[in-house]
Amino acid sequence: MILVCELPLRGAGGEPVSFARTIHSHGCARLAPAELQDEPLGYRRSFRVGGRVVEIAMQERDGRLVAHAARKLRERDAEAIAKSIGRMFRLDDDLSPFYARIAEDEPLAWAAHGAGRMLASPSVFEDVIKTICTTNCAWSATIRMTQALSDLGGGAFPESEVLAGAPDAWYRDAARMGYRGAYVKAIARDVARRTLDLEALRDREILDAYVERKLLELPGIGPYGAAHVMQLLGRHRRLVLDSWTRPKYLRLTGKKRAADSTIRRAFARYGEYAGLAFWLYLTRDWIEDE
DNA sequence: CGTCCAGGTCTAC
DNA sequence: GGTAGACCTGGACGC
Repeated sequence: MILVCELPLRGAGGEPVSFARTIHSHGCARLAPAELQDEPLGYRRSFRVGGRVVEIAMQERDGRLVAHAARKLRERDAEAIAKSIGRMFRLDDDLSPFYARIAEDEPLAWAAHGAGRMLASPSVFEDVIKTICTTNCAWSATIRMTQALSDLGGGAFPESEVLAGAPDAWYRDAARMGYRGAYVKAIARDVARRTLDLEALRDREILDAYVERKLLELPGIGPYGAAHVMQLLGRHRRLVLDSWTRPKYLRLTGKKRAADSTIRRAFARYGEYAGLAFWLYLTRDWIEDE
């Protein structure tokens, strides 16, 4: 294996990043079994660089994230992959204010040293499309759709042009996306035409309200999808409320029922990190060590 | 077999 | 601004 890059596991505020406690459910791991499998030793995912698909293995070593490939890459491609990995682990995000906030917080203090990073996709486009593939269907369907997307892309997530050019029959018969197909194709078409720039939503100068509005304008993206994608953009205020998080919240709290507004109020004290606090609260049992 | 529903959204009132 | 009904798909049920 050839070393591709080595990144310090530190956030933008110098805070530690726990490789093991990175939340690999949203957006990537569970949504792309062929592209990224969670393994005891690390993550594995295919990237497209220079028109080719390269599988990269990511591991933690001495507090650093090391990425390896089967063969040597061009300098330019290795840099592109390093950039993508930085985006996946959100290393440009500063979670130190959040850690300071939860340091003395009984339910979340355990997360104050490196947990809470939400594994994202290399592109916002990919996160948006995959999020649509989680809506109103079972996980098995989501897995099927993302597997088909990966196949279409030759082993990595397809570029917008490819997705925009895929025939309706592919959406119907291969991906079996149902009514979601038209939404996905419309978004891919606009991105390919450059009339829609989803990657621009990474700009930290933009207000949450604007990002949310742009996401809600997308076909197939509603309150759940917008909240989900915003988490992956490092905008952690919104709670992801869906048919998985609601019952999980009830189970953990022992409540019989709770309106969305009640759940939001329960996490309002975390301010701009309310959504992240909610997600950590719900996924604590995913993290094996303490 | 029919019905329900899963990590929702859109449209029409 | 709030709320029914429809919507692709397919796996889990009940009958």
